Amino acid sequence: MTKSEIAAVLDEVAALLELKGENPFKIRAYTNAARSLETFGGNISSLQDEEALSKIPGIGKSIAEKIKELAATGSLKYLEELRTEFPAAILELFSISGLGAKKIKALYEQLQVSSIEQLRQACETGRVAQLPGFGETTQIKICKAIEERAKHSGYFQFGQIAGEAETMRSDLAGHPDALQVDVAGSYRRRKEIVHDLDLVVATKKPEAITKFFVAHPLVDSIIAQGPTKSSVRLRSGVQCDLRVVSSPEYPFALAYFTGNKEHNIELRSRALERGWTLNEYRLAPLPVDPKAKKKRPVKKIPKVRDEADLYRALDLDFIAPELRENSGEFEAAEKPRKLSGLPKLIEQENLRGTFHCHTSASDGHNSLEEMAEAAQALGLDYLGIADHSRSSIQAHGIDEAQLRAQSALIRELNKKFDGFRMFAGVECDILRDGSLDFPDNILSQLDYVVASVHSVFNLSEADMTARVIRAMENRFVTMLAHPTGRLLLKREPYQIDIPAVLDAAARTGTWIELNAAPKRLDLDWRWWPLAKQKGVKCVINPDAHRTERLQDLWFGIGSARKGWLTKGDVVNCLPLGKIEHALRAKREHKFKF
DNA sequence: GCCGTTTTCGGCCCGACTGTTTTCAGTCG
Repeated sequence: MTKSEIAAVLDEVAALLELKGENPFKIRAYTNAARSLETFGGNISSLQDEEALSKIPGIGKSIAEKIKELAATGSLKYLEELRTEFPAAILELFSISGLGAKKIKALYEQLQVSSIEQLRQACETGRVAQLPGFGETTQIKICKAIEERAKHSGYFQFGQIAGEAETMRSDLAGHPDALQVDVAGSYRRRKEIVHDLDLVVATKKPEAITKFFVAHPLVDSIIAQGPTKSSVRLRSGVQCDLRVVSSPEYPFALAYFTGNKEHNIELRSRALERGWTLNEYRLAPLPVDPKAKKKRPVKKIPKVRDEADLYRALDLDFIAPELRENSGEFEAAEKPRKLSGLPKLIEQENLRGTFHCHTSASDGHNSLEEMAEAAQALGLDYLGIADHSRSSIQAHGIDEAQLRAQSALIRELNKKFDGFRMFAGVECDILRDGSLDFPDNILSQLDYVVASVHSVFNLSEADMTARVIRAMENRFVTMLAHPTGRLLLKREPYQIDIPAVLDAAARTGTWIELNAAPKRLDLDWRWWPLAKQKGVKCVINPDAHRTERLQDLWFGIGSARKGWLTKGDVVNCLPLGKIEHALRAKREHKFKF
């Protein structure tokens, strides 16, 4: 079982315990453990290693035992027992917004409702409104929520809602009464999947801002509206929350609503250690507890004008929003800067060029010239073209002759450019057995080779890993593209041992792609600290199939920053002069088997 | 169930909004 499957089991345990009405802190322990496993589990080599597991914060003896059982047997007795107490479909009711454990329990016990379909019927016949604690309005809201759920999952790729997010941000920023505006939440942290948008606005006229917000043309319906908080659903279906605060409150609100939750809890506990309490509005002295045996040392509360002041008050360096996942950023931020604490994260302007772009020669939509022009307009100094190879029939993969013709054309174009260069490459399919779609004598003619898997996704983990590693051992392979093949919210990654792939990358000098297309963002940011530790280089590629999609590099930068990457970790931050040398280096790399 | 220079027992973040209530429980983030 994978980490995320085990995390899902822990979440299910939590949901079932909630339905049973168990101790809320016990329930939270399970959800905490699930989140913690997702964030910290990357460094655990075996999920059967109970001792290593219980070192993960939030995982103790009992949950470590359960994880071990899951990893070893693929099932969990404790969960099986819990499941017998409720019908299987009841858990889907948690996906109806507005329904929590208490209401679901009431619906089940009093109306025998245990699926969304049964709930819909119960609403339509008016039985829900008659339950104590429910009413006509609640019944209507449940009906609406069921409809809403049918329309979309409630989860969005970052790229799907970035347009709306930026429009809302800039329109609010243009309002004369808005003093400061940010999109906070997982959007600000650049999470690959976003559930909702959180806007924070500082103003002296909260009513004016709220009114403007709920009446915005992008708003489809209003979910809630109060003096400081409003929620709406936007056209795309994404929920968008607005928090309105005063200017002095703004840094606290921005930090609070940026999260993530675990990061906030750590911030709060650091405030508590200093005798303060932190909430979304301010740092304040803790109320004096008459029962306290000893007096807490109370530090004077410093003035906080922005987020950096807040972190400083808690004796921390400023933590970039992308790193706020409670996965080591506090340890790094509290070290003196010289002891290699927080990295200086990569910025968009550090990128000098990119590889892995397509043209109309395969399944792209623009010519070489158009792609080159678009790259230059973005301020890039070089652009690599890597169209699909012949086996990718679905993507109109090109054959040897077409590849030669394209390379010749690129050489011609290069004569015309001033301070800009195109590189001739190919996105070469890794065939089932790990061999490549073109022979070495073809690959050796190119400036570089992108290798990737586009077929036979269903191999075992061992076979897929061996297949990919064999491809990386070809000296002409420069980089491995989208290493897990995932399509966010659409297709699971194929089974592959990423630590083994990273070891192979380190050994062979193969670059690993961070595919910047928002549907991929592959390799996932969670792996990059490990990659970096092994000395593996990252290359950020847009996998652009048309000129506008070159801008997807922006999404890649967000993910790279989440992965703690710096300019030095990403090869396409090298200037033109140095990248040419770097491209040749792999071919001259001496294998150490 | 987890955690610990204040603790091995007794805490565990907390505020906003809604709806169903006559003062608050449930949900959400």
